[in-house]
Amino acid sequence: MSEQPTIEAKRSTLVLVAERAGVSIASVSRVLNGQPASAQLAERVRRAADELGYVPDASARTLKTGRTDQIALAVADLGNPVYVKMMHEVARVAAKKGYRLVLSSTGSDPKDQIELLGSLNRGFADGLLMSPLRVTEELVAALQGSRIPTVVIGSLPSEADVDSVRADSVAGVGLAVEHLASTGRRHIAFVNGPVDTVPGAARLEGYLRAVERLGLPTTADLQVAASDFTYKAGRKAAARLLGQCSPDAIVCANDLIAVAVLKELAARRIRVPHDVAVVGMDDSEAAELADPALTSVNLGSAKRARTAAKLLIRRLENPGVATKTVVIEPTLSIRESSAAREVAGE
Amino acid sequence: MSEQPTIEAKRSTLVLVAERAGVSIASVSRVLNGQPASAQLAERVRRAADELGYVPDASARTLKTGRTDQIALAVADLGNPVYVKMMHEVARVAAKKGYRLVLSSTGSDPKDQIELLGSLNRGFADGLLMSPLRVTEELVAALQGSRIPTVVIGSLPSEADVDSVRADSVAGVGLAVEHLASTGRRHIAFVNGPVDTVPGAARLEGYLRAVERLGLPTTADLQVAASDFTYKAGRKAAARLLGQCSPDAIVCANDLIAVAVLKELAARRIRVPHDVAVVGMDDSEAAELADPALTSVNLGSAKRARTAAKLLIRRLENPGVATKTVVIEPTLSIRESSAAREVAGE
DNA sequence: CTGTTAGCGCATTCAA
DNA sequence: TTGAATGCGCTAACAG
Repeated sequence: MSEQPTIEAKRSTLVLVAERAGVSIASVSRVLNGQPASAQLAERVRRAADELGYVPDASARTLKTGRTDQIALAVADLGNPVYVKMMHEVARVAAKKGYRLVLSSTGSDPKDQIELLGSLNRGFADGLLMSPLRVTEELVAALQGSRIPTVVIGSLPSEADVDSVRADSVAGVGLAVEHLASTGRRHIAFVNGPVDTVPGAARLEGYLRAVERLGLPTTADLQVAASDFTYKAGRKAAARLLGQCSPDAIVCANDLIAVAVLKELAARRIRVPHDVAVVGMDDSEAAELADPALTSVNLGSAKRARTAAKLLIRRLENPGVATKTVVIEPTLSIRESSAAREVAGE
Repeated sequence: MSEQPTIEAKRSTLVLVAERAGVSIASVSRVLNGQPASAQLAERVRRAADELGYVPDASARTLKTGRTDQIALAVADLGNPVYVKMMHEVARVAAKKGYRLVLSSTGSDPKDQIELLGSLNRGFADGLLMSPLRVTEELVAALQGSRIPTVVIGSLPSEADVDSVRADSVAGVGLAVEHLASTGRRHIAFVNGPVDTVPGAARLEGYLRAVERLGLPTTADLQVAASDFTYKAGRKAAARLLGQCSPDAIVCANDLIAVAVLKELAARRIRVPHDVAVVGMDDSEAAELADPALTSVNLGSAKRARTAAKLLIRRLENPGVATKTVVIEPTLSIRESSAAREVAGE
């Protein structure tokens, strides 16, 4: 009826194409996979395949070759724009290299990740990308022993023999603190996420190191930890912080928390950046959209994701290569929320 | 070494399990699929499988049964939080029903969708969920002729015989306009997205109908269309709008555009909601996080996604059922940005 | 209740 | 260069 291929009552197979072309199925397979064949035969095969609208069957090919052309991405928190961006980048790289992306949502519990690793043995994906919030010994062991190649986006114990790509978030928080100090802020508070997570621990370390290095006050009342890397948890933490101290700058463990801090400040009629400067982390779109626009530490999430995807594909194409750890250096995107006091004000 | 299953040098297969258990592979298959077997045999099989860390192979099973346990989701714009939320919901429903989610990013061009439909013939997924921005006759034809079940999230021509779930965005815009009118706004402007998209067209229609129904002015200078449903495009459109008229309320085609409008208003020192009320659509997290918090039309994106996923799974489990179109009714989430003038002010 | 066997659609080895 | 035949791991039909 349309200009579609002639016959397509049923999915066509190699056999049908072979019959129509009057050749063997082996020849069809070869031609369609670009292996040498006489021009004449190739032409016949291609025409037949075309006419039948032939499309090779993924599972049959997988069963035979062991390759699925799928890579799995395990993301703990789709509510966090950072992970969404990462997913986006991974999808792009994967598609370009001919892989489909299968999404495997897991909780933040390492058990989930380990279980996922096990289910991967079903062979529904050739490789796995994951970004665990919490890392236990068991998880590292499972990662090392995994039959399917895995690349971790995030920090791992240095002895772990696993491909990984991580941000230097200690340095990242350092950038933020130094920036604030250099624009005259002295009482720099820190709203962290959960300290029992890998990023939470690293960011706290970065904060403490930087504040100490610069000789700034580092009392306990300047520090709070949100129960989660979310807006909601951030809002509560912000309220707690502002109830117990009066900082002139606040560094936040991510942009969602920073936006929450902005909101809480606005609710208390504390002006940003005039009274308090605020810096977020991740440099997500939320930072740009915030009012005032949020200065944020760019931890290279997009680049990390792309790098990790490429690392994984590299290993898939070349299983023998030595494991590799890539560290992405942070940069600072300066916006209104941390403008120096002198130029601020209403 | 660890408490892992004993032997796992290689992926184990039915044959290995059968040997170890001293039974036939058919029995192993049956036991593992919960079919009747003597308690004793079942026990032997299960132990052997356990000891070998047996996991059934997905592609082999697929080749045999024709089921992949995967559903594909085609999303045009991962930059839009609405689609992210939908993905999230779909992932949840799919996982609960035992399906994996494979992400198939496409452009907004219907050709992409049609091509995707074709590639689905590879059999890498049992069904498809898609949310096309633009719908052509060709796409509808491809949808109808598709060999794999597809559910559309969005509007389709009424004669299309395809499962779909859509929002009543005409009514949705109506809610927004009525709300604004009822709080005393008279010059209600509209910042749309591209009019050549399905949602763009529907939202414009909703705006025009509502404004007319209420006897409000509906001059051309009160209407602009952003080139895209993005913040950036929204910002430009907002600037254009405010250059050509002075509304006391602005309805926006989505939250990203609404946030852009808020920003543009702030830049011009126009107060919200005192001078101008703003309403967005989608009721995404961005609406809550905006400053002031954004009144937004909830088009039920989460519910649409869940419903669509369930519809698809229903069809997968029961291919014969008649196609169905579900319409989700909109609601309004009222926040600061549209507070009545009397209570507003500084 | 259990075992034997035949393919699912394909890539690939071995012969010709 | 091409064709015939094998088997990837599994489920299901059939036999016993």
